[in-house]
Amino acid sequence: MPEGHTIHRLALDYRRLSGPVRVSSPQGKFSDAAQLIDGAPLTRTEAHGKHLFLGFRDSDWVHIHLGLFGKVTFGDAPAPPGTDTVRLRLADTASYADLRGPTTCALITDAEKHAVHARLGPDPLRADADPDAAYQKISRSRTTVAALLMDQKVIAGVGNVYRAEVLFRHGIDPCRAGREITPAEWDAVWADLVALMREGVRNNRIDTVRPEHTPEAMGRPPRVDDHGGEVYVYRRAALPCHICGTEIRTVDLAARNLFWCPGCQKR
DNA sequence: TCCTTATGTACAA
DNA sequence: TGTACCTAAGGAC
Repeated sequence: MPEGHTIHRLALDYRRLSGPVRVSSPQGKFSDAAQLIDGAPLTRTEAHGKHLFLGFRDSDWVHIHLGLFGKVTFGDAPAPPGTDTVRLRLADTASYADLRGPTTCALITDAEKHAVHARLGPDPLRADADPDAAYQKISRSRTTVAALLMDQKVIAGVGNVYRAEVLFRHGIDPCRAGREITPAEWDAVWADLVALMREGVRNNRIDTVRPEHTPEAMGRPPRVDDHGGEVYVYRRAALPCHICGTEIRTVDLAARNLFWCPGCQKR
């Protein structure tokens, strides 16, 4: 479930590993690099958008991007035998962490890490984030706001779920151009992303439904959205909107599914 | 057992 | 715009 909140949560969870860390690649694809840092202390962890950085010693970094399929599982020692899908295993005396299916898992330098930060937009989950930097790009763009929110150079960490949900929560038609988004709208969207994504880190899942719209509050039967969180529109195509009852629509946009409510999100 | 799908990105044409 | 890459779960047979 890799949007930005997942990565920031992983940055926190990886800190359970301390002392000298055994680094290996049961699958083999990361073996050479793993050897170089095997036994080194994990000194810090950091996330920017969907990029995760594990810092070893002073200036060695393991750069991880989960892509669509990547997953990390943590467990208590002893670790089970590694399988041919475990790209990276970290283990100390108490626990282990297995990484599978990442798009990226590479040993990089400080300079290479800087380059990654430099090409990413502000991340609502980072203290150093500047929302105006994102609005500078959005307010000058003829591209749809739906596409801009997914562009990691514009804003880092938002994925297909947060995109759909934050646009719904602010009644913004996803087809509006970036240049049509007002400063007040952007301020509200950004503040909302900060709050939603922080909650996502805490709960390790995406919930976006306001208390007054929960099934209990609306006097409807309880529901379970099929991806593990409570949402308004994501993957709810053809189902009635929780608020206005209009059928949620979906369209294939740049190879991703966009969901929105035509009743609540008008131009 | 096979097919589809997925919360992502990069590169080719 | 299409395709490749990485994994696992769920549903259709």
